[in-house]
Amino acid sequence: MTIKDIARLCGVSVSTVSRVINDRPDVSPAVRAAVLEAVRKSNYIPNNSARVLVSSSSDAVGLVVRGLSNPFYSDIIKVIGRSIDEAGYTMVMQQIGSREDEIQCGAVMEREKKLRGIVFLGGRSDYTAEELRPITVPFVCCSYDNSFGSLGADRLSTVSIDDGQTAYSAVSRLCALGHRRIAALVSETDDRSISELRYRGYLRALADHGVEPDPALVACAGSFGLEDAYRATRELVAGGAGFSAMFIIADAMAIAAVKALEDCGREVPRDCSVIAVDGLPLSQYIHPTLTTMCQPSERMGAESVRILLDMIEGRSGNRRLVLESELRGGASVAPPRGAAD
Amino acid sequence: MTIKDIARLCGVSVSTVSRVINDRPDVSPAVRAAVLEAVRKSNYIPNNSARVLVSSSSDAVGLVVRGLSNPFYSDIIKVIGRSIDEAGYTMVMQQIGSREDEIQCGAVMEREKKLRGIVFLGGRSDYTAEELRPITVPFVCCSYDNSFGSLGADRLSTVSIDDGQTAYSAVSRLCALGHRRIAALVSETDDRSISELRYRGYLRALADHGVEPDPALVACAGSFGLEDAYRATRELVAGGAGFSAMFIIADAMAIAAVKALEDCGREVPRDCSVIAVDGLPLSQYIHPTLTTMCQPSERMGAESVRILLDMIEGRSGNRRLVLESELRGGASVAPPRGAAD
DNA sequence: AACGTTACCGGTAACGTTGCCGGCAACACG
DNA sequence: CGTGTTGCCGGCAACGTTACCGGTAACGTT
Repeated sequence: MTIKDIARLCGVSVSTVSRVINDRPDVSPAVRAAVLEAVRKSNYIPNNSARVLVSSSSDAVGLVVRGLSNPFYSDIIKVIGRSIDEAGYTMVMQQIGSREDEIQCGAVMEREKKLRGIVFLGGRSDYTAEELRPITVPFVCCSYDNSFGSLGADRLSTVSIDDGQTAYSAVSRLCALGHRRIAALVSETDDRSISELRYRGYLRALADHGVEPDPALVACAGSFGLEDAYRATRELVAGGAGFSAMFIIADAMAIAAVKALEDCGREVPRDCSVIAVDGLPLSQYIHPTLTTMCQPSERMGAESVRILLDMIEGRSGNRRLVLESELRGGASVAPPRGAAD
Repeated sequence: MTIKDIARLCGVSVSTVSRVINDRPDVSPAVRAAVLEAVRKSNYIPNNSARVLVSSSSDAVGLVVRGLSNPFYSDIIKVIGRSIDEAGYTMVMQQIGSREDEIQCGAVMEREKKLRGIVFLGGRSDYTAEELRPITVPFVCCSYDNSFGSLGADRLSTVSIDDGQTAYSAVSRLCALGHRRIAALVSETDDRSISELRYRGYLRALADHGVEPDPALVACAGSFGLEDAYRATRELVAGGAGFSAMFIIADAMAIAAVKALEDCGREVPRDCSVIAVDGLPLSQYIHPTLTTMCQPSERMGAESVRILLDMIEGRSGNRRLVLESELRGGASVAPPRGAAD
């Protein structure tokens, strides 16, 4: 079934059929109806390749995700997929490992698959204009917070919470309860990662509450994985530097950390409070329920796609959107033992 | 940069360039090297749309996943994505809701995106030849167990554990410890769902151990979601029918169920043992660690793609692969209280 | 009455690639 | 020497669609 068959069926030219299909003017209502009817009952589907070939622009939108294993991304991907689909585009997902460069990956995909736009999920949080050069289509960085500066800002679109401020709020909460020895569990030491952003918020909160930061209280897991977080926490405890609370950059890591603490004989929150960032639905169902800073994951996904499509379809330029995070109280935080009430 | 430009650059015809690019014979080594060199340093990428148009077969493989929220699928999707990618194909993911039909969805995708093959993940476990008619490309059902019969079996490929047997093993384990009042938490009552398969395994185990099944002990959550599982479990407890153990068809549901039990004042495993199916990495990190039947998720994903590609590339016909599941002991199972040791 | 305007429609050249056919050497065989 | 056979290469049509140009009829406008 091709456009030519439909044309023959209706006794019109292929041009006219093309016009009808693409909702263009210059077609009489009668002919339009007839063509539409023929299309319907022969369930003809336009050949996308031919369209792309002649117009040299496809309906594909790329999703480059770093760290698919992070459960926080599941919800976002779900919403992104659905949004892209509803808008009539096709999602092409690509996952990359920790050692690959997302910009490079995006650039290759853009050319190979003729992408109209790209959503980058997870990973680094800032790029220079030079780094962005290989990307020529609109793109949006989801769950990024480019607060390091405005490098490449004239092309960058971001949707995220304020990672630094969110971490600051979490740690401040611990300080307000009287905690002074607050450990941090981070993932990488990469200079521009989300981990780093949240770590800086942690440091700032300590400073504002007059607490001297102690390098011995910072554990680096190397990834967002459960195993690494578990091991890093055990090492932290074994290190001997005392602490009464932990700030953890991700819920998943916090779940592993809680187990590590308990395996070391420390009960949460009696012996050690735990606060994290993400707000996974799951973290309300574990014991103890996790106190965590909730990210509006669904909104993040939806807004990312909205901004991207606005750019693709020329409705607007690049934008930066910072959404609110919100404390969800759980049972994993308490005042330090022996705190004077 | 088109194939014509490369041809001009090398002083050969487009046909020859096409032959080189597609690794076909009838090209002298000298010319081949020259073309390859020109391709390399002009970093030319063949126009996929033109290729697809003329050969009417793309490099796209569809992934139709039902219930993306199920964390068990995360790992599988990760492996599937990577495998498809490594084989030089492109993955196009589509998620469907509980009320949509995956076959219909696959059929539409197949035509719109010119798919070479489809991986169906999650959902129903059996189709008739008639239902399969709209699908004309090779496909494989991952995490399905078509044990209801061999409807459409001449076209069906499946990769899964033996769901019935796995559930049977889990429940038998509870019976062996002395449990007689064993509740079940399932998701849907759909006649051909995975939930149903596991439920039948549960019934069979009860029968083989001389335990009379009690309909009051079967809770239906309606989905794999945490909320539904939590609510269903609370209702089960509120129902008043006593039980000393629960069999739960998915780890994620079990996590919610454990919380529900504890919120009702029942400690796991002291007052109620819990055993589940899936083997999420996460379930080793919660308290109590979950006793569960592990599915080899990575292998399932990898084998699904392998079988699919074998069919696409004509190396073999449809196949059925049943992988072993394996009990992972946790702290959520114990003998019933007052059991005579 | 002549001319411009509008509404509608058809023909055709592209888009970049591959498949098929044919051609031209060089070589082997009888 | 004639007749295949093989290795290598170029020309050309086709894939299905859209953009562009041109054409016709009907309807105003001066």
